[in-house]
Amino acid sequence: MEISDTLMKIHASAKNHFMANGYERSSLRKIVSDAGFTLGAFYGYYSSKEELFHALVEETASGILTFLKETAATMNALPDDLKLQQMNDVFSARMPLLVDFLFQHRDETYLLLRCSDGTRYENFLAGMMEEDLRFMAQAAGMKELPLQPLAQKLLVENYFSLLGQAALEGTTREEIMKTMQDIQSVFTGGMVNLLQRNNRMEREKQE
Amino acid sequence: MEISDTLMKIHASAKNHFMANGYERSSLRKIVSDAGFTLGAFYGYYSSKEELFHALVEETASGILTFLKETAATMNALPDDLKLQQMNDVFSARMPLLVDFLFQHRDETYLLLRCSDGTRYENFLAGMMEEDLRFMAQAAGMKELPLQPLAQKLLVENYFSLLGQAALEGTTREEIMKTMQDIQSVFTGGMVNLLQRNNRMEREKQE
Amino acid sequence: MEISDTLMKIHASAKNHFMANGYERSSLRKIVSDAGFTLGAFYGYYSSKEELFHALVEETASGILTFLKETAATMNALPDDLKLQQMNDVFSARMPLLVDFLFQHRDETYLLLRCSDGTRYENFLAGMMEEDLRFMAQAAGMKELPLQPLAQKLLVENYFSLLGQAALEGTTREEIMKTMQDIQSVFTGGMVNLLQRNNRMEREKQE
Amino acid sequence: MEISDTLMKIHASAKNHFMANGYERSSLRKIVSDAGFTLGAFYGYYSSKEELFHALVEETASGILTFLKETAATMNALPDDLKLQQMNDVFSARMPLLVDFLFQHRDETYLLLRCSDGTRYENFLAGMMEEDLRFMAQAAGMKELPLQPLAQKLLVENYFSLLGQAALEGTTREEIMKTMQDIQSVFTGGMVNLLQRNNRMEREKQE
DNA sequence: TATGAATGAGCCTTCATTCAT
DNA sequence: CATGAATGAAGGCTCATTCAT
Repeated sequence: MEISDTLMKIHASAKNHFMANGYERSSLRKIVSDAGFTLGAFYGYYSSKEELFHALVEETASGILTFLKETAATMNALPDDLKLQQMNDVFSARMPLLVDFLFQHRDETYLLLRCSDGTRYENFLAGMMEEDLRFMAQAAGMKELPLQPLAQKLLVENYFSLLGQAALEGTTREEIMKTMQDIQSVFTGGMVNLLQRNNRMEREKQE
Repeated sequence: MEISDTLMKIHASAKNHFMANGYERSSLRKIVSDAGFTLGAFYGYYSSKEELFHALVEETASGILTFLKETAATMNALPDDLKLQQMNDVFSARMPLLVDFLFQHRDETYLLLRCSDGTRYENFLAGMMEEDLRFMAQAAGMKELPLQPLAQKLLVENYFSLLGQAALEGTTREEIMKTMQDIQSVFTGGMVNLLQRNNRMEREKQE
Repeated sequence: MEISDTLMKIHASAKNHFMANGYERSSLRKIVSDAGFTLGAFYGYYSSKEELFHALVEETASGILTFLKETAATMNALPDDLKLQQMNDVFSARMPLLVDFLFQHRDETYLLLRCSDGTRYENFLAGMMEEDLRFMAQAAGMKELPLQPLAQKLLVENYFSLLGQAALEGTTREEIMKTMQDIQSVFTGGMVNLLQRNNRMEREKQE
Repeated sequence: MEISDTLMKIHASAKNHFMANGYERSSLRKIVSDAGFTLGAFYGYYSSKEELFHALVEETASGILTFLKETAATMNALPDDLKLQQMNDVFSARMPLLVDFLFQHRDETYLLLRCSDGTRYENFLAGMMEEDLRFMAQAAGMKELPLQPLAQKLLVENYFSLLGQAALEGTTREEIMKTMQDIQSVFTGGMVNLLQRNNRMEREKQE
């Protein structure tokens, strides 16, 4: 698992190019020559351009996936009637872990979320969302949330997206954590507000 | 501003290709030949591929920008001490106009938001946001909102992003409107919740 | 079906290269630049190197296949008990047609038989043989020919191969025809000889 | 002439690759790494890819050439007036030796005949033929054989070619020998038949 | 002897663009 | 207005070979 000097240079150059222009618009030739080598040298390490991207991003991607799986497992372990209520707590408790992870892998997260068009990761985020939404819908029936299905989907997607953006754009761990807490407050507060409004409306209907 | 038959066909084909594969992955040759013409014909109308994209999207883009400018103007016209309080009302009142506009220009909005990589529009949304945020920050100082600046920025950005996504993914005007109302409820409810929590905390501090 | 001047030049150059070095060893760049053009020009006519080879050879290949199908049909029309006896006559009668055809398409035949490695035609000859052998075996049971199966297979294959070589290496139609008659004489004479020897041996056994 | 263990492994791997894909389509890097080494090791033994092929095939090639030279010498030793008549006997007598040799060097023969494109051996067979034909023509004048020179050339070439194919495709020495006898019977039988036909025709002319 | 890093020329293909007609 | 031919740069990739260690 040693990473040679050459490889480090190529990785660094690749990061620069991918982050600046995205995967597809980055020329492998330029990446490698900016690292001080020729194309032939590159193919001694990887057998395709995509493999290079994969190598840069693999660890981070699987870290995120692992985190989500663990989170899902934790939730599944909750008693059925408490699932919905406690889901939020679980999220709140685990979120900092994710943020820390993302913060420590900022470049890679950026690659994953913003520069992966044309690679196998191009739907990484969307894929995660979908799975997550399926889980949440399945776990709780979601009957209590008086949201348009579309609104619900968009909000969940964007909650995650915000998480990623915060980790990407914040400059200190501190800032990101506070930011995420704010965001979380807004979202959960908003949900609570919605439930209350709804209850009020239903009561009025009955009277 | 007459649009010849030829041009209409080219536009239609271009839309298909750009929407399916994005700007860069679409071959001009294929666009034009699918329209029933040859490349030479195309260059009689436009002098580059990017100009074609521009033509498809221009009207919608400037429509959105105009909408935002008008919104800003409306807000600027509010008395300074009411700005923050009423901003939300202004937004609520004007939002349906924007949604309608986007809904009526769905294809172009989609091009703008999802298929513009490689064109001058690739940062269209981000650019708008930035301007908008500058305005809001400047207009109200934002002192009262106990949010991290980053959280604030991200939330505003995402609010708009959600709007665009709703207009894109909803199937009827009705659905989109309801979706947007839900989203708006969550966001403003979340804000209110945040303010209350904050007040509570400050009171506790004083005691 | 008009063939432009450009295409003629490219075809001519391609023939030269393919015939001299085979398909794979011929560089498309060189082919095209020897024709006086650039690679881009080429791809206006064909969409791959293989398509170029195909274009050069297609007519000849399908001509040969058609000939063989017709020959098979003619033989199939013979009464079952005469098949084997008359097969030779049918071959003798039709062979000049094939030789004429090959002679008129010598370059293409050469491409097909000697320069097609790496194209879909690389097993053209072998494929024809196989079909042909299947037909002959099926048609007549082949019981009368006291040959090793391997010998039989090799002889038939080589009979055809000789035919192709004759058409390729002969310089006049006359020469090729006489050559083929000679070859035919040797092969059929050899077969007759073999049958007689066999009959003698069987008779001796019985006595 | 010691062959190190390393070299044996490389040879074995090279055989596999060359026989499966031909000389040119085989990557030296793959050959060597399949043998468990790296390219550097290879270049300690040979200074080029072609030299490797040469090493694999050299002995067999020179064995065949030697065989042919000896055969020629044997024939040359015959009294001039018997040359043509006895040539066939000499061939018949010596042919099994060749077949045995080829059978014992099947892989190498296969390399030589089927996988040598791109090496100095790519015309090995054709070259041998040419020499051989020159000898036969010179030795006997060939006046008596009423064959087109082209037919004669092709038949001889093909006779040898059949020999090689038989040795390659047969599975037992037995089968190959019988196959060759059959082939020989057909060829010589064919020749005899031709001579008789010719004699008849000449007699008829005289009458 | 063997490694492993690196080269450089070559391959086929794609594409936006130009231009004479 | 439209065609069709052609360009030239760029793209990802393969490979035999070299060389310091």
